[in-house]
Amino acid sequence: MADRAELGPRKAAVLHAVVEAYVRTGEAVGSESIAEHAGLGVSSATIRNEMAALEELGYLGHPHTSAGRIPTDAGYRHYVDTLPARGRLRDAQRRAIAIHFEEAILDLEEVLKGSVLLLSRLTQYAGLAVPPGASEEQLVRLELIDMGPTLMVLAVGQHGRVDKQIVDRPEELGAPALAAAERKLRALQGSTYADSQARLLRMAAAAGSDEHDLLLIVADVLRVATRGERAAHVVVGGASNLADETQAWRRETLRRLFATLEREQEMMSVLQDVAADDVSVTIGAEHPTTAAWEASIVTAPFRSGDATVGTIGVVGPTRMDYLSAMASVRAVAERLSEIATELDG
Amino acid sequence: MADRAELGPRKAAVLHAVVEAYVRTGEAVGSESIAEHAGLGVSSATIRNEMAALEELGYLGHPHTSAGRIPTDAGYRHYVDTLPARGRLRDAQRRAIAIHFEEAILDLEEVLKGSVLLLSRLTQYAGLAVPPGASEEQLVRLELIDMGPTLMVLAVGQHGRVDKQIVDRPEELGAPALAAAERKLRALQGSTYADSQARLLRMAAAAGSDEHDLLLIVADVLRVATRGERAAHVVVGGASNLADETQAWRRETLRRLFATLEREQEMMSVLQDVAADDVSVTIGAEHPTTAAWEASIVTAPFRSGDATVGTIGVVGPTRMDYLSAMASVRAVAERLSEIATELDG
DNA sequence: CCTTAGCACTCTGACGCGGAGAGTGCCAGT
DNA sequence: ACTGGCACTCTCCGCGTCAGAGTGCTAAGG
Repeated sequence: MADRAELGPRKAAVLHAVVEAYVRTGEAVGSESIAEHAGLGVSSATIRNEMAALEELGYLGHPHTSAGRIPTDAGYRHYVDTLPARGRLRDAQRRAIAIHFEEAILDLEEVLKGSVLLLSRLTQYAGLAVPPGASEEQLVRLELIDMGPTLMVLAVGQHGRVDKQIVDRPEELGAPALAAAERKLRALQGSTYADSQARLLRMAAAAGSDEHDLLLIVADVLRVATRGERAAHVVVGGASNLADETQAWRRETLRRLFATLEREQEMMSVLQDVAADDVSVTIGAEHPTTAAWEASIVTAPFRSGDATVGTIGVVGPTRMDYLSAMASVRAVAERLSEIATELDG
Repeated sequence: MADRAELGPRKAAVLHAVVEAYVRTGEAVGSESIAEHAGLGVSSATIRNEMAALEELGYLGHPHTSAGRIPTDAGYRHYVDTLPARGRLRDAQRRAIAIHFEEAILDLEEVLKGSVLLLSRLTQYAGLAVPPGASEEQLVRLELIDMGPTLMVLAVGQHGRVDKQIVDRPEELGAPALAAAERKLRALQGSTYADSQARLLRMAAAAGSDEHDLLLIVADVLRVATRGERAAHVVVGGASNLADETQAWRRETLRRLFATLEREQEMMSVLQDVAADDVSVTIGAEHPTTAAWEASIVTAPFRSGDATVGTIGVVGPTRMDYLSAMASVRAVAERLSEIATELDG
């Protein structure tokens, strides 16, 4: 893999033109069309030489001897990394975003679901998001609810998250012990999930054996809410866009793609792998999971204040309109950051 | 559309054989293969005559002049309605079901998600379910939570359902008024969602104007939980099975199918339309929505005691192994009924 | 030394053709 | 009422052909 500094300006321009033409048409692009439309002022023969060099360097591929060129993953990567400008949204897109964020914001979870659908409509790919974990959120309720043979642990966060878990009732736990435990839990209301979890662990260590178990269970519910481990959910929306006729996926690839989107656990780990500070792009084989899909992921974190609280983005074919996808993802992530910051303020 | 009593026993047998062969192979089936394998003791010429008659009656179709026959929706319908016996599960399927329902049952919602996935694995189609509404469930908690500029209405049901909604705080509602309202709500704990809703409406009529609005909002949360209207969620699992290579769907049909599966609202109404007492089958154009998919739905209700509380089933191509799908859906619905009844008892 | 015109070459995709195979529909005979 | 026989009709497959697109190379020119 050649260092991209090696690419002269004309080679870069040719690569750029090939990527854009291929993304637009979906067909292998020949030297003639580049010479005519890219405005480089050189003949197709020169373009051919450049293309051959770009192929040698691994940026372009050849379906067969006498077809045009197609970008490789490395080609897309170079294209994305050297994009001269941030993409601009079309007016209709800008308006759609504005309208979407106009309505009163009550529940971040709901906003996120809506935003994922918005992104899928804006880009015609599938939208996805990882909602915030709870660690720095304040608990406004922490309850143990007696459900007969079982108990429900219920935690409500400051910004509207509700986590519940139903657990087996520890042996011999009578109503008085339950009430006593619940009093202790009420004392945690107002502190953050992370703090509460730590305090619960300390309280458990100091408590009698039946209360001990119970407090550990509650701590575990908070742990799950914090890190989103077991109940880890990734919000997916507009996946049907991926089945669109214009996407070149083979049936089997499409099946795998859908299957993975259904497995939240796996999606979560993919999204964590690709996380970055700003808009980030993962192309085809750059990640083992996306390689199996022949797909790319564009994501951006959204923040509350300075802290990253979640991730939102899209999945689409490697032959993706990266400029527009990145612009859409960036715009939506920015609005989400505003909302998250406001809700936290 | 001919009344199916008109079909003689041999025509029925031929139709039966055609459906089974077509479901198995996916290819149009000719008279010869039926004559050989169906054991009717007549020649292919006779089968041909019967097939021509069945086509005339609308049960079979013809991709082109000299291809074999393919069942129409009406053909499948007759086949399903005259199935002589209930399908038997294969041992592996029986075992998978047994294992799945072995673990301790804590949360019906979780069980339902698991059951949908189980069904999708058993049948290789997509599983789907409508979870129980709450109307006859008892409220164990009904709370108003102060979240600063907003309020959260939180309802917890006897069997572990949790419904929340964040609403704008009515103007001028101070902490004392909130506490007063919450005391009233506590009085509802122990009665059913349906009763509580009715009582709330009466209380609202009697209350002062600021409390009035608040109580109506709470009543509405219960209404939504009861009927599952807005937050209506349909559990879908294993949708990726539908993208399997062996399914003959065109790309566009597949896209529509996925798109509808994402729209919970619409799925809900489809499932309500096809609801029945026992296992029910909706084939292709029998329902406008499934017609657009060229798909069939097999569902069965599950009950708590005598009352139907939810629905579970599968969606697959019209060329579906109905016998096996019906057996799987029936078996899972029965186990769910046991669990629901037990949780209610 | 870089660029370009020219040209031979290669590969795909569309088209048409013909034969094999599958299956039908119908008729006449039992 | 059933069946054997048969002509007929389609599809599917392999084949050869042809046009078109695009390449790679070479030799000439700035």
